[in-house]
Order: sequence, then C-alpha cells, then structure tokens
Amino acid sequence: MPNALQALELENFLPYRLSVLAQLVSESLHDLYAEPFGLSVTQWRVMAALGRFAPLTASEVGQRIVMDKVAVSRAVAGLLKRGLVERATDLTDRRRASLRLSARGRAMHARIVPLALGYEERLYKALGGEERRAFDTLSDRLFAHAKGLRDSP
Amino acid sequence: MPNALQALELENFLPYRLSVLAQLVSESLHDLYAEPFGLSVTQWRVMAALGRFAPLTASEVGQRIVMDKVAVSRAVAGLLKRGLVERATDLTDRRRASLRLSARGRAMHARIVPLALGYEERLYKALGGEERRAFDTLSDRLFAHAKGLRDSP
DNA sequence: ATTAATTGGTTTCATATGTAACTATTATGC
DNA sequence: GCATAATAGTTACATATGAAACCAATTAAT
Repeated sequence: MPNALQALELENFLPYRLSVLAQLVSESLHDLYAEPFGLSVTQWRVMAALGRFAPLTASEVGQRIVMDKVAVSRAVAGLLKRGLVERATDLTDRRRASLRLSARGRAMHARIVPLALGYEERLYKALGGEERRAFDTLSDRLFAHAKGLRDSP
Repeated sequence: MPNALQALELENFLPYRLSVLAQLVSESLHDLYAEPFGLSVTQWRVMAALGRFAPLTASEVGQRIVMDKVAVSRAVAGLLKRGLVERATDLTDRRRASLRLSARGRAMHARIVPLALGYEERLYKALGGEERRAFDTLSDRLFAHAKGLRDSP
C-alpha cells in the first residue's frame, strides 16, 4: 500500500516546535541577565562553564557548552576586556591558555546563578515532579538519537 | 532554613538543554533541504506555511510561524525572486498583499515535505508511541507556561 | 634536523538577524 | 474634511554568526 497523502502541519512538526519552545525559553532567560549585566547568551554560557569547571582552555569550554571555537573566542575576548575572566598561557604548550573567572567574574556569576535557577524553577512549575523526570528522560533520548541520525546517515 | 548552596550545572539546565536539542534538530533537518533546494530555514518555513494555508498575507504568515515581519519580508523577497511564490495586492486594502506558492513553489514544496516528515519519523523512533504523546503533551505545557511567565512577570 | 601535518586560537569576509526608521495606505477623532 | 493615529510592509543600520583563511606553536615523518 502506498503512502497516504502527506501533509506537513508546521504547528505539530516536532523540529519546529522544539525550535519555537527553545527560542522562547532562551529569550526569557536572557531578559533576566542581559540588561543588568550586559552579557550575551554566549558570554553567559562561557561564564557558566568557567564558574563550574575551574580552569578550562577555550576548546574545552567549547566542548562543554557545544559552541564552536570562533564563538568561544569572541565571547572570551569580550569577557577579558571587561575583566570578568583571566587568561594564563600554558607554559608547557604555549598554544593553549587556561581560562578562569576573575573575582569580578565570580561575583557576577554568583548573582546570575540564582536568577537562572529561579527561572528554571518557575518554568518547571508547568510540570509535576514525575513529569519533569519524564520530560528530562525523553528529551535526553531525543538528543542522543538526533546525534546518532546526524552522524550516520 | 536558608537556601542550600546553589550550583548551576549547565548540562542539566533546562533552558540550555532545550536550546542544544532544538539547534541540533534544526540543523539536521536543514541539511536535508539546504543543499538540494537552496532554501534557508526561514524561507522553508514560509513555504511550509503557504503550502498549508492557501493565500496568506505576510503578517498572517508571521503569526502562523512565529516570525517577525522583517524576517518574513526578507524570506518572501528571496522566494519571489526565485519564482517560488506569487504576490497579489489586495484591491480592497492596498497595503496588504496575499501570497501563495507558484507552480514551481508547489512542486518544490511537494518534494521537501516527505523529506521533512521522514526526518521527523526517524527522530521520533527514539521514543515509543506512548512516549511520543507524553513528550508532545509535556512540551506543549512547557511552552504555554513559558509564554505565561514572559507575559506577566 | 627539516619539512609536513596538526592543533589552539584569532581574524576576515560574507551572510543573517534585530531594532528602529521610513513609505504607503487605511482608519479614527473632532 | 483634515489632522492624527494605526497598520502592512520595506529599507537601513548596527550587531551576531558561520565558514574559511590565517598565525603560532607543537607533533609526526623521514
């Protein structure tokens, strides 16, 4: 039996829905720290990575937060200029440099983290405890599967 | 009792995870139609909207696919130049113009839809039937809730 | 050792996107 | 009816992003 007539209903199309949801959430969160702290999304992500995993090289940051090296480089340049991160060249391999938050950076980080977690908490209020776990599990599975699809065929 | 020490684990942080998942899925899908048909994501979305909801004005397109009018205008300009959509000025209100796919546009649309649905189907293979419905429901709830959070405080 | 290949990171260029200003047309207030 | 406001859509400018070229340092190959 041949395929039935296929119709694409954008509003029910999974890739589209994921995109719209992620964009809405990302913008809402950005609104919380953009104005008071003057950070872009990428800059904040770099700070979050450094705040959590002590010294990292730029490429390690990129791996952690799934961001290509050009984006990391630019975000770090901005953060260095504002004195929010510090860079120290690795003496054994002078191509790489380890990055960490400065005192100012740590102070800012400490103020943003509660905002971010608070927003996440409010967002999760849409779901019950059981549902949160379910959503997390399912979205993880989707992610892993999507990665598999991209790498193989 | 005061808050426990808060730590932000980016890799478990819902807004971040949504963003990474949506980006991966969106890029994977784009890879399917970008090269053969030379469409951007926004152009394809406009075509999908027009393919489904016969004649629409530019702002109606924008409402359907959650895209601001500038983005719609630019996508439509590109599609008009390639003869994939047709525009007709509304005679009763000459500010607006209704848009529809041209014959070429419909042909292209008909070739892309199965690619898109096929990808969605492969992606959904990560989940069982029950789980798909659960994920759809939960993500809908998240979306509605996120919209509420943004509109009020 | 000397050349070639790799890696970490930055810069350049071309394109995409968002905000605000602008044009044209229609609707509203008085 | 005329000034004002509102709406549909485009254009302009400034910023963001991605791909590729590039530089510097290290590693591998002969």
